[in-house]
Amino acid sequence: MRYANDMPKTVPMPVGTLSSSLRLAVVRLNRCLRSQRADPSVTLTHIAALNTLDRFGPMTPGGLAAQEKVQPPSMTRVLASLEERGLVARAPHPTDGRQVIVALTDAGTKLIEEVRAREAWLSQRLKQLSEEDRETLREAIEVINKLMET
Amino acid sequence: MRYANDMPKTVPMPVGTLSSSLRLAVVRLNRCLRSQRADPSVTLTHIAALNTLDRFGPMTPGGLAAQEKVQPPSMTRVLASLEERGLVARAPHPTDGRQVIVALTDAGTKLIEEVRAREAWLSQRLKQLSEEDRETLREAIEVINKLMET
DNA sequence: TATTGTTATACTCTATAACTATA
DNA sequence: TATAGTTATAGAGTATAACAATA
Repeated sequence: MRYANDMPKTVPMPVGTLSSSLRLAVVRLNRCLRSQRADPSVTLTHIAALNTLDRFGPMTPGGLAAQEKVQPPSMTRVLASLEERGLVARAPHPTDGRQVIVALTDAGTKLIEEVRAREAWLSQRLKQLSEEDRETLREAIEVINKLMET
Repeated sequence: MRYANDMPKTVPMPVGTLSSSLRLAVVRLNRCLRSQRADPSVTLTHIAALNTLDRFGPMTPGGLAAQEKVQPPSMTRVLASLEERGLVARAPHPTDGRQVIVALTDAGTKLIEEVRAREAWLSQRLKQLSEEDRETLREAIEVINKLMET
């Protein structure tokens, strides 16, 4: 038995099919987001890290890696690139000499605000949706975030 | 003005904030999906391509690249790997000598069915959600697919 | 001349293993 | 001995540019 994406709502789609559909949609949207960036000099990975620092404030590299769902060495590389460009700054942890506190610089804050304002591709498409569709996405984001926490 | 993910529903979140939240959620879920595969011998990119061939049937490499939202040379590499492992087969186009038809082999069909049955990580988490949350995801997948078509 | 697919090449993204410094 | 972070290394993922074959 096969299910298309536009199957009638009265027939509950099994979890296995939902899993496949969700995986495909996420993989493809991720590709679109990577290729359709307004500013090619800042990668999607960089934007995501800057965004998280902006939302949650200064944190350790390990904490940021956990938030971003990557391994610590991957975050080390991202932070090295961001620091080289003056978008983040490292400061020693006040009480633990092993840890480091990473924070956005003024340039980093400015950049993330610019990116948010200009996000051409995705924002344009979101604007073309109905308010109901946007509400569905907002709720789905909460569900996805809940999904990843456990 | 800043918005957290759990902001009250009565205040409409602006499109810019929705855009940022959606981007973060998709990037992170994509990372989880890549790292949490049940069978490490088949990559997420391979699974996605096999899945699309299974759903839509045989198609050209160009058509598959368009469906998967990658450039043709990227799909060439994916197909080379899948063909080497006997999961897909190329056949000449009946009327156009430039084109090629790619189809799942029996081994490819079997593999994608196994993957679907076993999808440990994502399916487990989806099962733990409420039926309402799963319905939200189903609707969001349709919205995302609509978003990418334009 | 336009289209389909491929080859060549390079860069981004991410991981595991091993190392350093501090607790 | 355990933890935080980094370095070294390698593989997956993807793109652009250039090429070959066919329409």
